[in-house]
Amino acid sequence: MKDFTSTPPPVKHIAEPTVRRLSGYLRFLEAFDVEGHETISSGELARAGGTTSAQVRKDLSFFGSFGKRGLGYAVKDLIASLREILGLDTRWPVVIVGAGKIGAALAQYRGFGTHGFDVVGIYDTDPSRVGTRLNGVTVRADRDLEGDIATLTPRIAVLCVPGEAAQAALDRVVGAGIRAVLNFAPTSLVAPEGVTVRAVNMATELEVLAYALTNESRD
Amino acid sequence: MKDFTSTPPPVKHIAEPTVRRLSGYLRFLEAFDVEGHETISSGELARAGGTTSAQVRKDLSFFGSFGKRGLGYAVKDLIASLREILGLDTRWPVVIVGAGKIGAALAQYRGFGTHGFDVVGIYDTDPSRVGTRLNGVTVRADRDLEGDIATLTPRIAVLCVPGEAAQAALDRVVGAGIRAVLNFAPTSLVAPEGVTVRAVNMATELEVLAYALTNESRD
DNA sequence: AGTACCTTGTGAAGGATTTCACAAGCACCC
DNA sequence: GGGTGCTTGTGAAATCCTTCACAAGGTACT
Ligand SMILES: NC(=O)c1ccc[n+]([C@@H]2O[C@H](COP(=O)([O-])OP(=O)(O)OC[C@H]3O[C@@H](n4cnc5c(N)ncnc54)[C@H](O)[C@@H]3O)[C@@H](O)[C@H]2O)c1
Ligand SMILES: NC(=O)c1ccc[n+]([C@@H]2O[C@H](COP(=O)([O-])OP(=O)(O)OC[C@H]3O[C@@H](n4cnc5c(N)ncnc54)[C@H](O)[C@@H]3O)[C@@H](O)[C@H]2O)c1
Repeated sequence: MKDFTSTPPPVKHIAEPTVRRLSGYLRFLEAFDVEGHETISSGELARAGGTTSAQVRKDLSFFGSFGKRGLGYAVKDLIASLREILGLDTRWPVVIVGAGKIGAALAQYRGFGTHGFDVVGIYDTDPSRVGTRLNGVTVRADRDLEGDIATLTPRIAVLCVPGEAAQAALDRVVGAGIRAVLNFAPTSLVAPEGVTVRAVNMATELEVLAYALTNESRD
Repeated sequence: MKDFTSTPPPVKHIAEPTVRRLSGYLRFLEAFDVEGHETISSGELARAGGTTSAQVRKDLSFFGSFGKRGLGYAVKDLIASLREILGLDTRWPVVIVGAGKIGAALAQYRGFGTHGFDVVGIYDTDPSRVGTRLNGVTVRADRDLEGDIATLTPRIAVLCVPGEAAQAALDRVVGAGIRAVLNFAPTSLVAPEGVTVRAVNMATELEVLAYALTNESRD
């Protein structure tokens, strides 16, 4: 018999590291489910996600109570709960700005779609790129951006333009109503209150590695 | 007259967020230098990096004392100091494993080189990709991986293989002596003690955005 | 029905990081 | 040479995040 139903819980403010870990748990659970497992303990989840079992339980406890004491978590149920928590019980249309090397790679990335995100538009200033097709989506001129955002109502934009163009591109998508942006350009952008900007910065990632290598005298 | 010289400081253990911010400061300073500015205050640096001036000063203070009270920091000197702190006073050879869409995009990414990282090898199992050239580097067969690592002595590997192949690829590069890895596959990997693995996970980034959008009722 | 065993959920403790706030240093001007 | 104004460097306080540790709840087996 079903319980009546997935407690939409209190939830105050959740730390970003927690949200990142939840995403990681979900990723692992999906694979674990495919392998045919029915339940999982916080300990197993922790090992897979590189944390501790207490951390896993604490992370989940912010949103409700999903496990059975003595048994662990029902894999399928936990997947459903995590999807709901993360806002993945609906699909998210996404636009990509910049159809260069990285933009094209992303547009053709299948994992995008399998995680609930649909690329509904991709834009470029370069006339020679406009009109080419990437994974079923035709590259459109950047002047179509605002109109398309109005009609396709994506909520997320991915910026794959050169650093010099990134702030301007951000301003345009924000002006058109976008409130969540993933930025691949290696520049830090300023956005108005209420707009979430996340950056994927290759140089920073490599530099963190370089730092770790030069300071491996830590124990 | 030169001071005698950039204090190689005490330095205990530095938190990762600090290192990330230092990388961000460096990125901004390089642009700021090109614009011809000679000095910068912690406040300006903070605005550019999305933090506070106290945070900037605290971050730097772990490594020494780089500013002049009343004036701020000399841009060129601070750039040099940050490069040294991050281990960027030498160039880093890097190998890329997997010459698919993302691996190819990275291999052709110029920003890689301008930040001190040289792609010295790129490897793929697919015979149809082997032999193609990407930005001056020829794709080689994955069986050449261990030998090349021995002769080219890269210290960093970037994994751009499918999720199923990622752990095996990690094990191979680690076995060949690599101790720092950047993983683009959406799987969390386990590495032996002493090996630093960082992950760039597109799905997680988008999910954090989706979470932010669904919970924008935070003030 | 009772016992043994296992794993969750969670206050409380502990640790880490960020923010505060201010003394000290430096440049510039009168 | 003393005063003014600005900005750094840094202990101390505050906040945030993780880990601990254990009661509570559940299963399985006898
Ligand atoms: N290639 C990589 O692996 C990689 C990795 C990390 C970060 N990046 C960053 O991603 C961004 C793009 O890199 P890339 O390698 O794809 O470069 P690219 O030159 O291949 O692509 C950039 C594309 O953006 C288009 N563009 C320029 N201004 C535009 C605008 N205002 N609106 C729409 N489109 C515009 C250009 O026409 C071009 O097609 C850069 O900021 C780069 O630093 C790239
Ligand atoms: N394309 C993207 O935008 C994107 C974005 C984020 C993450 N990723 C991840 O990056 C990885 C690669 O994605 P992609 O889109 O480039 O896929 P792809 O299929 O285009 O490329 C994968 C390449 O790896 C090669 N390969 C497979 N096993 C290998 C092995 N053991 N050794 C060496 N090479 C091997 C394949 O021959 C292929 O050329 C995947 O894990 C994907 O999830 C891709």
